[in-house]
Amino acid sequence: MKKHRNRLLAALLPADLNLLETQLQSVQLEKRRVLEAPNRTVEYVYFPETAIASVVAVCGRDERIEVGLIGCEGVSGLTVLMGDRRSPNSTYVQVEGEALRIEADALRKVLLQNESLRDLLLRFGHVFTTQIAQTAVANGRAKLEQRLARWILMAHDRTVADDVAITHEFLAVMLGVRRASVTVALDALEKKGFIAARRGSLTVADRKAIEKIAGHFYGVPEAEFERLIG
Amino acid sequence: MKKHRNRLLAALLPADLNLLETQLQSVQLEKRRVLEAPNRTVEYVYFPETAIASVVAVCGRDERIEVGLIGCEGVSGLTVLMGDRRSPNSTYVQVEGEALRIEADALRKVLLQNESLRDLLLRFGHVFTTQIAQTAVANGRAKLEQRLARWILMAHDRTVADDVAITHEFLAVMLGVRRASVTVALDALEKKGFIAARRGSLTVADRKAIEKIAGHFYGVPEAEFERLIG
DNA sequence: ATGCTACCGTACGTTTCCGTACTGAGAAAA
DNA sequence: TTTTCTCAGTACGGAAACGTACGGTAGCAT
Repeated sequence: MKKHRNRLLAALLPADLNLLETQLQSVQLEKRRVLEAPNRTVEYVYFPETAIASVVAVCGRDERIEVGLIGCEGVSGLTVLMGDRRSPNSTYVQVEGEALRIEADALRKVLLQNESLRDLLLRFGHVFTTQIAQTAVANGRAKLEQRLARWILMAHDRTVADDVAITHEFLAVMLGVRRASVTVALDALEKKGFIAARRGSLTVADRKAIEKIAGHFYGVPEAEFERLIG
Repeated sequence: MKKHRNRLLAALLPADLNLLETQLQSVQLEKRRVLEAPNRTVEYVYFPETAIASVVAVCGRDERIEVGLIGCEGVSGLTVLMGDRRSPNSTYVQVEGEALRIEADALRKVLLQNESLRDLLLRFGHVFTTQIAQTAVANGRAKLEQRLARWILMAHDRTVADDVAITHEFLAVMLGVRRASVTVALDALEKKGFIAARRGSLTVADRKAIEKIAGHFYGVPEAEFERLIG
């Protein structure tokens, strides 16, 4: 029973963790792998260790935007926790890495027996809902540079090194803006020396400065996490 | 034991409803009454009958935007269901009317005993999270006229008559835009004959047409509601 | 009846971001 | 090596919404 990198698993009581661990399976998640498709039954629930997944809300066929990031601090498939097995959102891997997964049915059975695990996951559900709500605020009121800063910070929180492997194209889809707008905004951050950009990835160079740009659009769900789980 | 207008209460099994009803208290909610303040303990959980409440996400001191509407289809205070007693969001009455309320502690006790009630509320939690996520999409990708149409439809779903009592000023705060922008957009809808506007309120005249304007930015959480609760 | 206040209509220059599109550079495949 | 593809930088006209502000009207209060 090694120490898990995933903070939810790490927060479990040893007894609860044992109950889960017999069912948990370690998997390597490659980039763009779909963990949940819109309105499809969720098969597995993933606890990322080093991977990061995006939760993307979809309208009709075309309109889509990222509403949340899930990394080592969380878990996918909250719909299972809410007594359902599907959601209109899409979830896929944004940054490749390791995760532990459990079958949705198995998780549901464990949850029935285990109140403290259920409570922990519900608290995370609250945190994640807060993240979605704050994304709605940022989308409605923040400038692109601030939203970009917010995304970089959230990704940075969930990565091991200061490195985030992402293309402008993908960032544009996540933020719901043009690819060209992302290029311009990232350039601005790089010229100020806050990040270093390479083809297909960026490195956080001055986190404090990026936090200053994001302002209060970053930090609310993070504070909720610390209060309820951390 | 009269039939409740609130659709969650109406969906309860008689036994479950009885358990709740001894604790439920009918209240008249005046405009702008605060049901939940940011990061303050929730005292009561409200099941609106004719009232409508706005859930507003707050960043720092100034930046705020509505992330959800709660009317006769739902319940406030989901944070209580998630095992917490507070949230960074603010909830207040947008359209005055009646509601039934229960003390947060009392609800929590009832939830412990009553699995089917808990399951129902959890399913509503899923629906409401979907609503927040779709708000994030609309804020990021829709034009103001579409967002306005979406808001009108959601309010219309929750009102008795076709009438919604709201000022441009308040709508502007909800949508996170200028008051003047709301005026212009509402004027456009009125000139097309889709709504009738008076000082401090508006009436839905051609719902189908408004749905067409909102497009796929309206309807996703509503479909989830029908699937899981309706 | 008069004044006050809240609410609505309108205007104008400005900012942000869009749509589109062309070019070059890095990395992988042939 | 040469080709091919993906990714990033740049440009330009245009749309949407902003900040600000001024004037008008409905309804309430005195």
